[in-house]
Amino acid sequence: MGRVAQAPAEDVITPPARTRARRGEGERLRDEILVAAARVLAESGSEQAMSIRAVADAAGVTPPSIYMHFADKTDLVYAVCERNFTELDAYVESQLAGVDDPSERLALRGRAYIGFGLDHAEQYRVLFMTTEFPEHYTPEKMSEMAGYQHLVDNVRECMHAGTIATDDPEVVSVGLWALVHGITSLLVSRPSFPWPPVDTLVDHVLATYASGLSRQ
Amino acid sequence: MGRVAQAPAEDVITPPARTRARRGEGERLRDEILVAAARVLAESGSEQAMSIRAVADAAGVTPPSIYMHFADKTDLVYAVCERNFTELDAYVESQLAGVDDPSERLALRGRAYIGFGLDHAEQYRVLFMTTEFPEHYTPEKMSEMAGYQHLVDNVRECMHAGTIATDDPEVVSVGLWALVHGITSLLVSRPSFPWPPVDTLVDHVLATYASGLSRQ
DNA sequence: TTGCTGAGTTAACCGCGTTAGGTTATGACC
DNA sequence: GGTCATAACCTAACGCGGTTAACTCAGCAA
Repeated sequence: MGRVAQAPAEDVITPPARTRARRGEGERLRDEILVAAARVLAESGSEQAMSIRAVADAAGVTPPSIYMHFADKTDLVYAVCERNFTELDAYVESQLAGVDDPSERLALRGRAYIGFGLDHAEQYRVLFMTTEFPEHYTPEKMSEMAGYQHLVDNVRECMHAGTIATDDPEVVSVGLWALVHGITSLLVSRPSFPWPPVDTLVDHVLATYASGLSRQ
Repeated sequence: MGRVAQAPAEDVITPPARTRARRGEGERLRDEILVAAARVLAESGSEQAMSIRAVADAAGVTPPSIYMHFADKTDLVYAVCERNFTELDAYVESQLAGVDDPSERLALRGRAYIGFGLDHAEQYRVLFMTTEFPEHYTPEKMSEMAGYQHLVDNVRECMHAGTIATDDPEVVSVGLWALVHGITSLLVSRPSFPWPPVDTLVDHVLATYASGLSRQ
């Protein structure tokens, strides 16, 4: 690396900008990495392009430092996606505010789920359309993130109200989940396919399924 | 990897075994690569593990040779998956043999689609649950592979028979596709989730949806 | 026999995830 | 105020991955 004469302030050198954390504040870096990783993921739009090295750069840190807080890349990717997806359930619930009719709530729930998924496409892909995932990403965590329990509760309300005739809330809930996931998933993975307008599709599918559920 | 004393003929060296193709027979290698790649994919079970180098080894060839027939890795992966998936449509149709009732055919179609997807999980993932795909993998190709046109025809039959009340075959077909894809996709990506028994789930979902379709 | 070209190979580039082992600054303790 | 353990990093490297440039070599036409 020949050193050349140069204007002094030039590449001297974007010094990490980051100041080393004080004792006991090591966790600070974890957050900074997560923020940086989220930015890289959003900008690149692909899990692959979100490389450890790119994230390290964005965080003003060297690659090995990342391994102080994340076991491996999968772990980091999932941490980022989970972080953004803590909002999913909350967002869905927020869309139901003021609506009391269980069936109406169910429909709104589906629409909100799909909307959120499309708005966070790559994260949705990582969380729900991928095969390799870290050990700590358990089925419980997955269903919790998807707001599965709230869905089951809603289904039960519909059963009591008589708008769902089947008597197995689990099967009904999984079926509903599969339905909205199917739409979200297809749209996420093949955005260029000539799908019908999303709203039309969603309305039709949800209405059809609801109608089917209402009568055994 | 310590080398152990062994019978001489062991690693000497499985010489390529392959004889160079004659002039004009270059295409031969393409097939051999596809076969080898399919084997590697089946054995490793993951697109990632199916590396160019592993495929080249399995084909008795050096890595660069692969680029004579495939633009890049994505291209190869898709070629392998498409090859195996030429059977999808044919398989689904074969499951309908002897069944005339359109509604019954529709249900069988769904079951067959899901079954095939689960039997070729990683390929299904690549073809329908991935974001990066080669240019030549057009929407037309995708829908053709999924037997979409046959589905639309089937839906039309149901409309004429009066078992589907909606009048837009495209929307209905896409909805049905999303439904079966949703089930397949969830099962493929999260096989360890405590899903209800597949048959129960599929039967319930298809019956429910069919019932919904039958009445506007 | 020459020369062209198709069918491969060798060697290398660069980026990636990951690890072993070094460095530096902080702060508790004497 | 000096010592020193250790938390919080960094440097250097490994091995693997996709990919490419450039070479070799066999087959064939003239």
